[in-house]
Parts: sequence; C-alpha cells; structure tokens
Amino acid sequence: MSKNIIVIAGPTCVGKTKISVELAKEIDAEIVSCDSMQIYKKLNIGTAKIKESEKNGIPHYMIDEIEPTVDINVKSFKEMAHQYINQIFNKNKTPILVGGTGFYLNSILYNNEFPEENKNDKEKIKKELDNNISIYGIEFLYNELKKFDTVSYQKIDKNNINRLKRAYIFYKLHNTPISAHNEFEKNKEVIFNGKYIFLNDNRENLYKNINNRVEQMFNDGLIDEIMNLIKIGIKKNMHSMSAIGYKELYDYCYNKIHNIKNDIDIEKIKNEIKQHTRNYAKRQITWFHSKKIFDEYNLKIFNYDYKKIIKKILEK
RNA sequence: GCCUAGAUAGCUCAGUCGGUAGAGCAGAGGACUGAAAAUCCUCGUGUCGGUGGUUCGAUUCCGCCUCUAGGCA
Repeated sequence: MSKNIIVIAGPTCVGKTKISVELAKEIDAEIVSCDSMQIYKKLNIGTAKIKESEKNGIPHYMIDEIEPTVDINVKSFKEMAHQYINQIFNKNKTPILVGGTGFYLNSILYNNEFPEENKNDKEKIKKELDNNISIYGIEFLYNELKKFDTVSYQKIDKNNINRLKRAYIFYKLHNTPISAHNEFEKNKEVIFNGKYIFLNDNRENLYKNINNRVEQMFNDGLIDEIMNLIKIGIKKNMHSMSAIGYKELYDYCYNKIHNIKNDIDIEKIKNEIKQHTRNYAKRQITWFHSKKIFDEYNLKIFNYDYKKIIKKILEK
C-alpha cells in the first residue's frame, strides 16, 4: 500500500481551510488538522475553527479533541495525529494534513522522538533551577549549562531563557545533552511520500485579510465566547489561554463578569490582536521558508482561483 | 485676536550646554525539536515644520511665518 499524504501548510488566514476541503472533496480524502489551538474544544471563534457546515461532510481530525483545561504538547499531538493518519491509510484514503503550527507538523512528518519524561521529576528540577537562579542569578544557569552542554550554551541566545532552561532540564532528566538529541532528530528523513504545499500570499493582502478577520471575530461574539470560558473555570495560565485573541481579552472579560470597572479600551485590544496575528503570520512564513521540502504556492500568482490551485496540486 | 506648549524615523517620543541625531513600537530578515498562536536574535539618513539672522558651523540660540493642542477673551 502506498502511503501518500498531502500537506497544506501556511500562515494564518491564508485560506488553508477552504482549499483543503475542496481538495478533499475532489479526491475523497480526510483531513488531519495541525493546529495547536484548534485542537481545543470551546475555542471556536478566536481560533478561526472550521464550522460544521463548512466541512462538507469531510471528516476532520485533531479538531475539538481536548478540553481547554488540558495542556497540549508536541509529543502527544504527534502521537495522536499519527494514529489518525494510520486510520485513514487503513481505509485506503489519503490524509490531508492542514495547519500552521510548523513545529508540530514537522514532528509528525519526521516522526521526531520525544523521550518519556516524568512530570514530577521535571517539576522538581525546574523548581530547584528557579531557586538557584533566584539565589545566584542567571549566571547559575549559564555556568551549569556550559559544563554539561557546551554546544547548547554557545548556540542558544543568552536572552532566550526558556530554551536555556529546557536545555538544562533535558540534561538533568536524560543525562544526555539536548544538542545531541536535536542533532539526531534533525538528520531524519520524512516518513511519508507526498506533496508538501506551502500556501502563501502577498504580505499586504495577507495582513489586510488578518485585520478583517479579527473584526469579524468580534462581530461573531469573541468576547462572549471568552466570558463563557472563564465562567466554566478556564484560568489565565492555562495553555489554551495563550492563544492570540484570548490572552489579550482575558482580563477585560474577567472584569466584565465580576463587574469590575474596565479601564481597558476595547479598540486598543482589538488592534493588539490584529498586531499579534500579523506578527505570528510572519513567524510562520519564516518557519516554512526554512523547510525545503515545501513547494511554495503564492495565491496571487493563481489569481486567488482555488480551482486552479487544486488542479496544480493534483497534477504534480 | 492674545497667551502658553509643541512641531525630530511610518507612529509615540527622547536628545543635541551649537560640531547634521536615538529608543520603543511598526516594518523586513532570521533562529527554533516537550511553552511553538510560545520564546529569542539582527537591521535605524531622517530636507530634526518653513524662512531670515548671529556664528567658521544651527536641528539646537534669536526674529518672523505656517500648522497642532490647551488656556484667556
């Protein structure tokens, strides 16, 4: 059995959803989403999640899979996605992977391994590290890392505390430098045959679409959606609330529920959300540009004609 | 009409005791392997509102003009 897939990647708001459904209809395929936020139930408007009516009967996986109280991560995302992909293969259908979370998508395509980590051990190490940093300063982290992982120490920027901490914790957990692990994973080959499409658009047009979409989200009731999430106990520090649109509006909605006077200007928040979404799209484009397996399709070259794009994807 | 404060990078503003200027944000490019919608790195020449004067030299001091905001009539 030939295991062919099609991947539709690209920045937020470029039109992946629409093209993927049309494509799936054309070849009787099923869709596996690759989006770190659409996997959460109840986060609909702000994540621009596909509506039931838009699915056109095409099965979609990795959407609405987990509660917003549960924090997702690459390892479990990848494992879950692989299960669905195999299920689709078993039906002799083609999986279409659609999404903009490059890191997750990559781990699926290359089957990157993430060794088991005990949550308690991890918490303990993290706590000790933070404690040592508060006593000895950030130099503690630098000096320790330099001792057991010189490569990471040199490669990771000194201001990128998150990544430095992860390198430290990784070594403490596995007794091997993360740089060696990364090097090994980086040299892997893609595990699927298929077509890898990176949908892109002219920057100006993409940004215009993003601004319009954010306006639409507010009209569709984004504020009510977030107020409902807070009412059912979703906390600010949960992973799902780090999504763009949600993190900017959280305090505003919290105040509204508890009748606390809002001195926050809603127009200002709206502009912030537009801004953050544009910045995010930019980072996504950088990610996919650096991945050479993708063929870049600029929508403008196709005159925004989805039929032409699908035809091109299928003929190659 | 008068008084006061402004006018400097796309935006908000700092600064130059006179030797043609710099931050944040935006924008562009990049990194990324268990927070990834996250985290981080690199990139700043602009008639310093216009005009005249003082000066070797003015964006900086002085005069006038234009515009903006606030106040007084």
